[in-house]
Amino acid sequence: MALVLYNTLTRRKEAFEPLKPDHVGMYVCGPTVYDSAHIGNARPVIVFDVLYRLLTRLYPAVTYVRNITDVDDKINQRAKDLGEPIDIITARTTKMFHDDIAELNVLPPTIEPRATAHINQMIAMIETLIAKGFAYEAEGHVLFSVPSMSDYGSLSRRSMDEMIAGARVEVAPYKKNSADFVLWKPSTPDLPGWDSPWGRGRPGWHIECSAMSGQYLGTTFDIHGGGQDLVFPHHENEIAQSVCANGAPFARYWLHNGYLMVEGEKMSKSLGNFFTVRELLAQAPGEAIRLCMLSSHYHQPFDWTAEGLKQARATLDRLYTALRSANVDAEPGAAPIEVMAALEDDLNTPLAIAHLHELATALNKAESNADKAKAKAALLASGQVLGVLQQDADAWFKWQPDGAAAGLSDSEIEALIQARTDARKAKDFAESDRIRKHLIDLGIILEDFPQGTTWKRV
RNA sequence: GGCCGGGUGGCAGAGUGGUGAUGCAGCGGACUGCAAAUCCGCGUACGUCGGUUCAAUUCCGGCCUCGGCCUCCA
Repeated sequence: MALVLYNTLTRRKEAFEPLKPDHVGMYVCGPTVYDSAHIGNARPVIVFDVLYRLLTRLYPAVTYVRNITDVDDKINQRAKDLGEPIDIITARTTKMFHDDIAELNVLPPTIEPRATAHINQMIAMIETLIAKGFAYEAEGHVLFSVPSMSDYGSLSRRSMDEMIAGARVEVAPYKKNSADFVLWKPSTPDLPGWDSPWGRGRPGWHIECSAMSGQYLGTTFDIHGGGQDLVFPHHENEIAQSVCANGAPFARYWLHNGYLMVEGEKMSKSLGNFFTVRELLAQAPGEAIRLCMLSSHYHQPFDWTAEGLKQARATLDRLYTALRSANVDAEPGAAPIEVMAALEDDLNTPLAIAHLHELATALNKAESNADKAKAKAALLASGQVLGVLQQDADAWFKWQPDGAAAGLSDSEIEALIQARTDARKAKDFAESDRIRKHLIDLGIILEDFPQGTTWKRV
């Protein structure tokens, strides 16, 4: 089995062959740090985290770059609205982002470059583009000249005519062509700015990714990922900048995750159907949010629903139940072939999850300790590739939201269970059922096993 | 208008030119003091109309329908 990926460039699945057979390079567009991460931001972070985990199992070395965009007009606006310094906002939002996605079991990328630390590289790239005739200066701006690139639009499959016809905004007077886009723009004294050959200014939106991917992965690299909404204009423009500046191909495989909907409707602030990761973490464990996201194929639109989240929790309940019931030690080794095969087929996470269920059934049916250990190891290893099932099962079942209107403490629950066990031994089933009913009313479900009684919060 | 994706059983959601997805829900059974969990069994699913084929949910075409993008957006 070999890795196959759907490449937006060719609109088909292709066998993945890295430039260097022993070292894969991947770049994924990270967040603009002006506001809390929402589930739409979380999807690519989770999806490409799975791809990263998969790649590290298939290749000796993987460099995964995910940037932080900390210079942007949305950030400037936020600073103005809040009356706070920009660096305070970006530092705080970055910290929140890291905290949130850690709850989602997302591994840190190899390198997480910040845009503001790479202004010099951006300026150098812009100078090259001007020198090569792909960009021009106008009224303190530097613009990329779209007509100067013959095959502009190849990723999003748009022609120049379409883009001109489709222009919805007023074209800035300094643009030679309405499709031209900004590489550098002037800053007023109240805005962040850096000295440049074109005066004090700040970079346009797209140039940072070209500059940083080039620095850390080289001019031509393997995989570039992001949300489908970035295909045009962001990724199209990244390609234009990098290809024209470097005179070399840019990313070889382009991967895009589908859009996120909420309860069947497009997620948007005006509809109010907008969840931040933090809000969801108050409702469900991060692991359930993660599994929920992975329960449909990354390329499909994903409909986020309360029911879906509930099902993801139920799935993890089932899997952790199997792990908890198997009283054997097991060290996860390599993930089973069928799970790897599913993931290697363009990251078919729903199929991989189906295999998780089959592994759990096998574990539940295993009788000898050897069989149990084997099945448990397979399930744990599979969970590892997907980034789930890595915590202690008891911890999973005891989860409750932070600052939950504190119900019974763990020790109070265990005391009641002991009382019930004593009643059962005395055949006082009226009393034991009364205790069980009492706990159910408090959201605690008991399960009796030969080895003893376990409990879980619902 | 241009360009993209979709329409699978009650629900979610893979996949395939010809027997099984998987899970949840439901029904029956085993187990249990009773439950829960677990195991076993149970479902005339592939928008529509045509075409190709020995055979189509799967390939091709028309139609209906849903959603997205077209320089704010993961």
